[in-house]
Amino acid sequence: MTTIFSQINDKEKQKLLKYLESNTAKFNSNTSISSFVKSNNVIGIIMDGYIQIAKTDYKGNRVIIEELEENEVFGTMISSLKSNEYEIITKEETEIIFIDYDRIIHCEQTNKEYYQQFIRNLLAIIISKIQEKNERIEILTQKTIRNKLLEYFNIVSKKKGSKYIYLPFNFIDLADYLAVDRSAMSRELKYLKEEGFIEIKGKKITLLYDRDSSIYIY
Amino acid sequence: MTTIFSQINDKEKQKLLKYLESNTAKFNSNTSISSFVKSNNVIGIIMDGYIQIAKTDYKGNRVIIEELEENEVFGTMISSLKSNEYEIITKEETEIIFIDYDRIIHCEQTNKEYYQQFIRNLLAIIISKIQEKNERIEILTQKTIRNKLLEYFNIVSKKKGSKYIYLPFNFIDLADYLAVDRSAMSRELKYLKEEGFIEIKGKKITLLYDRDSSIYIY
DNA sequence: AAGTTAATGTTGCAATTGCAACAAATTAAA
DNA sequence: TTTAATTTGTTGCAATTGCAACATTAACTT
Repeated sequence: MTTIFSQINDKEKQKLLKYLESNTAKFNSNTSISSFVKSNNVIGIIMDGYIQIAKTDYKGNRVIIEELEENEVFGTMISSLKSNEYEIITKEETEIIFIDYDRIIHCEQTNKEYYQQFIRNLLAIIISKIQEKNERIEILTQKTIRNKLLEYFNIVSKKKGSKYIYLPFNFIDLADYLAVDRSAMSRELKYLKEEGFIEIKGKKITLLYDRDSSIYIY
Repeated sequence: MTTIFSQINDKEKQKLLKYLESNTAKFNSNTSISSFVKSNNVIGIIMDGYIQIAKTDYKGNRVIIEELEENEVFGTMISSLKSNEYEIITKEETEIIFIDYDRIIHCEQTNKEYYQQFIRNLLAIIISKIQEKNERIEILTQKTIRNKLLEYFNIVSKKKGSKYIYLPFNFIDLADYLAVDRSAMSRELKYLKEEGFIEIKGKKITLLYDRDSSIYIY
C-alpha cells in the first residue's frame, strides 16, 4: 500500500515538509478539528491516530462521510468540507500534518526526485480514495437494507479474502455509513441471522453463504 | 476548469503522448468500449464525445456510475471497472486517448516541465472527481426520494448559481442516478409540483423555493 | 460494586417505496 | 406521414423502512 511518504527517506521527508511549510498538530481523542481545516485549503496527513468525518443535516440525521486512520489523507478539496454541516472528529489521540494545497502545487522543488515521488504518492492515495467512494456508492445504490448490508459484507470480505469480518465500527456508525435507520438495520440483521446467512458475535460477523454463488440474492 | 492538457502546448502534448505510448481510438455512438478498458490498467481521456459508465446488477437494476464528456478522464483504477457488471458506453461518436497507467507513473520524462504539469493536471482532475463522488454520496444518503431530489436540485442549482436547472439526462437516467424507482420518482416530482416547490417543462426545472431558507424541508 | 451512560435489541405502526401494469406523449425510423 | 420504439405519466398494492418508544445489555465512572 502506498503512503504519502513511500520511497522517500527521512532526510528528504524533512526537507519536503520544510519546503511545503507544513504544520504538525496533535489532538486529544474526541476533539473536533473542523476549524483547523475549514479556514484554508489544506491537506491533512494522519501520522498517527484515527478520525471520522461526519455530516449532520438539519433533521439531525448523521452520516459518516469518511473514516481515516494512519497514513491516510483528507483535505478541503478532497473531502468537500466547506459547509459547516461537517464535523471532523478525532476518535483517538491523533497527530496530523497540515500542508497548504497551493504550496504543494506551486512548490519550487519540482525538479527534486522526492517532490515528484510525493506527488505520485498523493496521486495513488487519491485514486484509492476514489475506489473507496465507488464502493460506498455501490452500497448506497442498493435499494434494500438487506442488499446494502450484503453488498457491504461482500466488499469487506473480498478485501480480506475471508468469510470473517470484523466491523471497523459499532452498529450506530454502520447504520450511518449505510444511511439507514439503526433499528431497521438491527431488524434486518436479525432476519439474516434467522435465515442462516450470517452469524454475529459482537463485532465479528461470519458469512455463511457463498459470496460468488449469488444464491443469497433471494 | 483544469483539463488534462491545461498549460501544455501542442508540441509538448504530442511529445508527451509519444513518451506515454498513448493510443487514440474513435468509437461510434452507442458502442460498448468496456473491453478496451478492462484488459489493462489504463486511463482514458475523452477528447470528443460523451460516455456513460453504468452497472447492472443481478436483478437488472441499472445504476449510472459516471457520465463523462470532453476533457474528462476515466480509468480502471479511478472508476473501479474491473467487474464485468460494468458497461462503458458511448452516447455519441467519441474519441478517446488511452494511456497505460504504469507508463504515467514510470515515465522517464519526469524532469520535463510538461510532464510535471500533466501530473498536476491529472491530480486536479481526480480531486474534482472526488468532489463529484462526494456530492453523489450526499444525495444517496438522503432517506427519501423527495430529499434526494431536492439535494440534487440544490447541488446543481448552486453550481450554476441559478434557480433554473437543465437536467443533463432523461428521467430514466435521473432515477438511476438517484438510485430510486423511476415511477416512484415520477410520483414524487408530481407532488413537488403540486405543492409548489418546483416547475417542470421538459428537462428544464425551476426551483420555486429559497434554497438557503431551509423551509422546503417539511 | 454500584451507579451512570452508551450501545444494542425489539416491536407496532404509519409513511414511503418498489413493483407491475398500463396509458399517454414524445421521439426516431421507415 | 405513418409506424414503431422509447420515454414519461399514473395508480393500486404489497413490501420495506423510518420513527418512536422502550427493554436489555455492555461499557465506563467514581
